[in-house]
Amino acid sequence: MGIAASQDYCSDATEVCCAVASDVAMSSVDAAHAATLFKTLGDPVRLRILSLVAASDSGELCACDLPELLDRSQGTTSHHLSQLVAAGFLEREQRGKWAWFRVRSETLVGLAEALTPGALLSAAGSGDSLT
Amino acid sequence: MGIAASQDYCSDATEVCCAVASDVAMSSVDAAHAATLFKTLGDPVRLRILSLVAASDSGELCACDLPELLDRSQGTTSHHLSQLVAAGFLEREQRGKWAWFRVRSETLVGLAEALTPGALLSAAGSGDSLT
DNA sequence: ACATCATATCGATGTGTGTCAATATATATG
DNA sequence: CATATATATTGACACACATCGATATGATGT
Repeated sequence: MGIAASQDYCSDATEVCCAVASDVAMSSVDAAHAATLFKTLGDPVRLRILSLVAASDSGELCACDLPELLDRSQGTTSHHLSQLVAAGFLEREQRGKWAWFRVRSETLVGLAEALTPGALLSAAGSGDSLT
Repeated sequence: MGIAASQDYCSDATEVCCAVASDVAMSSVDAAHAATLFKTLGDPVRLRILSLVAASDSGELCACDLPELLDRSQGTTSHHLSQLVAAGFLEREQRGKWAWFRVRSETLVGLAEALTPGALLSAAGSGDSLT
C-alpha cells in the first residue's frame, strides 16, 4: 500500500509528525456520492418516514397519511418523499390517485456496509446496489 | 401491534386508503438523535477524514496532515474534526503539540445496525453504543 | 520569558435547505 | 365537461452550515 508523503506545514523541519496513506482512502468523488446518501438520512422527518414505511403491516405506506403522522404540511411531506425516492431509499407506486411507498432495503444494506471500517477504505456504497 | 387509525384528509368518506402502525415506528426523539449522526456523515469532507483515519497504517492520523489532504483551511479541518469527535465517530488524543485521531468503530457499527430494516422499527442507534 | 508551531475559536459571508401557503397537475367520478 | 381529491411544484423566508481569514489559546524548546 502506497504511502503518500505529506508535505504539509508541520513537516518542514526534521521532525515529521506522520505519513498518511491517502491513496487507499475514499476518493473525493465517492465521498461526495456517499455524503449525498447520508445527507438524505440526516433529517429526522425523513428518518421517520422511512421508519413508518418499514413499520407498516403491508410494508407500504400511502402518502396521504404522512402530513398528519409527521405534523408537516402536504407540500413538505411530498418534498421529503421525493428526496427519499431520488436517493433510492424508497420506491414509489401510483395506485389510483394515491401514491404508495415501499422501502428499498438494498440501498439501506449497501449503505450499512459502507459504514464498515474496512469498507471505508475504498468506495463507500458507490455504484453497486445504489441507483 | 397496534394499528393507529389515520384520520387525515384522504379518509373522510367511505374510502379509507390505509391504516398505519405508527406506534411501532421510530419516535421523534430517536429520529432526531439518529439524524444528527447521519448529518455528521452527510459531508464529503468529513467522510474523507473518516476514511483517511481508517486508511492510515497505524490506525491514527495527525490533524496536521488534513489541510493539505483535504484542500481546506486549517480552521475548516479543525471544525470538521470537532464535529466528528462530538458525534462519536472519532476519538482525539493530544500528543505533544499534535492532535491524533482514531476511528471509534463502535459508533460506526451501531449506526450500521440502525440501518437494518428491522432496526428502523424502533430506536435507530439510540443510546447504547453511542455517546 | 520569549519565540515558534499546532490547534481552536471568532466574525463574516455565501450557499443550501426545511418549511409553509398558494398554485398547478394528475386522477378519478358524476 | 365539471367537480373533487391526491400529489407535485413554486415562491418566499428563516435558519443552518461550510468556508475562509484572522486571531486566540496551548504546548515546546531555547
